[in-house]
Amino acid sequence: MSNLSSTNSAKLSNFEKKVYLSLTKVQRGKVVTYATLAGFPGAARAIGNAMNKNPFAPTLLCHRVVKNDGSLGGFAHRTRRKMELLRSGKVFVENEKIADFEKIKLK
DNA sequence: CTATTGACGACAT
DNA sequence: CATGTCGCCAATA
Repeated sequence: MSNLSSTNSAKLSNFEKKVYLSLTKVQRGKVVTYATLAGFPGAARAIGNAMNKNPFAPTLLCHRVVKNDGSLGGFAHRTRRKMELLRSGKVFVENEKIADFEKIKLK
């Protein structure tokens, strides 16, 4: 890998690489769903695993990944934190859901 | 190679 | 609209 984290030895699978790479394309103020990030339907769960292992902790913005229904989903460090991070990126959360989800999510 | 698991999704109740 | 069930995929034991 070239662009991703430098503090990584990378023994990542093709799938993982693709996911992390796509994640770097998520602009500030936008979010993406697990399913969409996967690139094909059904792999949403696998994405969660990828994020959970997440080798590039702060480097890779894993907090911009949310569920398809607009809820935050899970997070390795607590959902509160995730919301804070999102708010910092101009992504606001209301009632446990992403505000204007349909407008800011990437397809 | 099989079984288990998990930051999910769609559908039925 | 809230919960429950079953199905998906990839990684790990």
